[in-house]
Amino acid sequence: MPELPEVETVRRGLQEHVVGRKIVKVEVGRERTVRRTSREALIDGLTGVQILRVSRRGKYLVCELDSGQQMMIHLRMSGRLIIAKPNAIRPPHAHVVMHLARSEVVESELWFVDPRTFGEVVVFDPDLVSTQMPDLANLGVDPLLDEFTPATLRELFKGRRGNLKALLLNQHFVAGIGNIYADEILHFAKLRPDRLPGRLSQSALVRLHAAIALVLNNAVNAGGSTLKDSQYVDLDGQTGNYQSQHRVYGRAGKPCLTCRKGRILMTTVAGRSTCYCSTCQH
DNA sequence: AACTGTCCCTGCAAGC
DNA sequence: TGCTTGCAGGGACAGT
Repeated sequence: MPELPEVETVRRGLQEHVVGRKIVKVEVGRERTVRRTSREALIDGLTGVQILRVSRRGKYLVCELDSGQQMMIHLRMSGRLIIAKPNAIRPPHAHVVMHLARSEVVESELWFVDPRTFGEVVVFDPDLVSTQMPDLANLGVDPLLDEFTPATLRELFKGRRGNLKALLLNQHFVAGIGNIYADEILHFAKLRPDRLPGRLSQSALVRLHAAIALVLNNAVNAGGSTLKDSQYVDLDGQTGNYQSQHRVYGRAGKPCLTCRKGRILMTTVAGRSTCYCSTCQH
């Protein structure tokens, strides 16, 4: 599933293949993908517009357009962005297609492919982000882009009631961590997912902070994780490589690779399947 | 206010 | 083999 490392890999692909191009034509198949506004709003907002810059906030991709508006793309569960040759045969579920030109010559197509249709594409006015895009406006700190220190964590943990994993998954707290990397981060930090955030020692906070940065950076460097069911690929259709470094996710019942004593357990925490080692996580 | 549970949707895999 | 069922999950929303 696309989380911060996968979205960052896609952002880099967009930087290479899409920035500086002009969108000359837009096709919208399934309207659910543009549900926040409408098919007409997306086509009107993108046609004839040049893409100037691509940034990322948590799992959100934001493209600056020369019209002054911005395009937000969220991949959610099964969304993919694929760069293709003009008139190439499209896979099923290519809900949005943008025809890209450089120097007025149509050069490529950008496909938004999304079988489970949770993803979305929307054009919005950045001055109205707080009302039009409240989810984007209320995102927490990005652990790679913003100033993010153990002190930041300490401050954010104050007065929190839920468990540690629920907090890591909360996008208003730290933006970009999903179910897979939450489990990997907690394992690396040697902390149980059901720990209470407010009661962590200073050394545990430092470990957690380091684990967040390390796991996410390593995953970005590996191009993200591709799982059997998610079919995640980058803009060029390449799979990620971080799944080979997973120590707990998808390894329930197998021996722990870190302590080599315990077995990986699977439970439900914060309503999500959760894998951890009860021998080395406390 | 802050937390938990349910829903959206499709493809895949397990089980009969 | 071929069907049915359950599961996966990000975030909005409703309920507590």
